[in-house]
Amino acid sequence: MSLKKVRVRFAPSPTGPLHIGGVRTALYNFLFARKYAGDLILRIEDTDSQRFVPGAEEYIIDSFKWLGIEFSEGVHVGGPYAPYRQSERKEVYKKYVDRLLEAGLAYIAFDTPEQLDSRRAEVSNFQYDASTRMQMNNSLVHSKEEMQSLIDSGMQYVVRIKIEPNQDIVVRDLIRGEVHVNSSILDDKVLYKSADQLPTYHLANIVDDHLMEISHVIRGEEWLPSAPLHVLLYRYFGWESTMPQFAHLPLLLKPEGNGKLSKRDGDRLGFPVFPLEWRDPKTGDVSSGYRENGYLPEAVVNFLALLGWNPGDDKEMLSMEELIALFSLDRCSKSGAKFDYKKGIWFNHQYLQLKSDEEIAGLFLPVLESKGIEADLNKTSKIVGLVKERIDFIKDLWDQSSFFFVAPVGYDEKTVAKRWKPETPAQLTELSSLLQTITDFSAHNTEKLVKDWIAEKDYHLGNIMNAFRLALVGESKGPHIFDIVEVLGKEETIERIQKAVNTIE
RNA sequence: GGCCCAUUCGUCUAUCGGUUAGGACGCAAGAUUUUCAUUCUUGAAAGAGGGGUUCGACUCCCCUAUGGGCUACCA
Repeated sequence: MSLKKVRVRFAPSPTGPLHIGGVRTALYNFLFARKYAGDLILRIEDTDSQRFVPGAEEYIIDSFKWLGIEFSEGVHVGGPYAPYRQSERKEVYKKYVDRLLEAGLAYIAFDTPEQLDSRRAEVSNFQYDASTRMQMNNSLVHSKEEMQSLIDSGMQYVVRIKIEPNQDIVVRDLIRGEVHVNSSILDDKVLYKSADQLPTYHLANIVDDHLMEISHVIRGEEWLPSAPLHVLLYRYFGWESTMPQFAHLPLLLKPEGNGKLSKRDGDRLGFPVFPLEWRDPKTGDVSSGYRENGYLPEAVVNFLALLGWNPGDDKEMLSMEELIALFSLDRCSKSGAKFDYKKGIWFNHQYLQLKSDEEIAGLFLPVLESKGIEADLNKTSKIVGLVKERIDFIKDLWDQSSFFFVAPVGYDEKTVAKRWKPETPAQLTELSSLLQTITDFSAHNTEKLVKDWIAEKDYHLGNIMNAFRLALVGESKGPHIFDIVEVLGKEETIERIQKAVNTIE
């Protein structure tokens, strides 16, 4: 490995919300940068003016903030290589395109998209390359004078790279080894578009990576097929000796079925594919996000990190710090990973258990408030402590603990049928009188009192306890019953018993 | 169609020529729990197929199959 300082970048296109696959790519870049005390740059590749979506850039920045992925340079933090937005670097690219043109490594082409389309329609497998370019409308077939008059007449044109056929191009990839490609299968890619007077990805990417002194290009596998073109561009510019090293990451696939993970999979199976909720400015469609669905950022990071990489041992719960220390490109897998969103839920459960009762209660309070319930932190923390191990998300808390805050309005029929015996009302009335006699409602105390009473009377333990639970909770669920009694307190407990006796037939 | 990449339990993966092929998610069973969960224990579950190379192949090579990606004046 070269001694060059590690400088990596994440370079999204602001065409919508950031896909979870992109998040993982950014995460790996971040881990790699931190591991080698290098820099991570956020560069916005907005060279497609057609697909630009307002708000997407802010969304991307907010997402990384939430996830704890920090950038040392970028659109939002500045840096010595600014600007970091490609639309603001037009002159830079123009200069380098001209350089290629002057060297005869690129040429001007007048063929319109329509003409190219019809050409593709009539010739199967048509490719704009060495075998066809002399039949097309470009600077290679026109004289200098013809070119001048064509350009003077205002004719639109693109700049295409001129690729020499039948050459072996080698891409050295840190994850995949050497990939050989014959240049004849490459086409003379457009480097500079006529439509918006902007470079294409390929040109802008190479120029910026070079200028920003990027040491490693860590990106998705979808770029592997164009990597040979990129290698060629470095060569054409004479930058081969400082060319970054490539690492193409495997893709994230649908949980079931075939293909790349998409937003629709999330909608269908009920999991988000975006870090944050996103509202499409045009259609108004809302896509759900991990944050709004109650996922903890550290759980998302841990989950994503293990999708395509592993530390080599059985450890799975890994903090960001541990991930940084352990990360390495050569432990990345080569094959695509189906998106195992159930494991993501498991991670969230694990990270939730790590939080204190107070912290979880703090997150739960707003939920309670939205239900019109005012609860103090102390009581809520105590309740959280009783039920937290059974939840995966904060939102599950209500389902597990609503009876602490609201007395049951109905009673589960199945449990009534099973546990409400003819003698139950009398027994529960007796129980309520018994509870009336004490003031210490600690779980320990009430449990001893009630159990002694049951033993003394030789009542059926199961029936009494389950009827008691039914009275307090309304159904057959919840934590240890005397813990519930403690939280509810004397007055509420007795009230609920009497209500059940009066209500259930 | 062409080109490139990949292929170990249902899923994420460990193994870097010699292992009873390990772990986790999910699933099932049992235990605990007077409830529902949790938790714990156990179980089922894998080297795509065919050729080589080798004393020996999940591991290296080739072919086939399958999956994925790319094939735009999108990134």
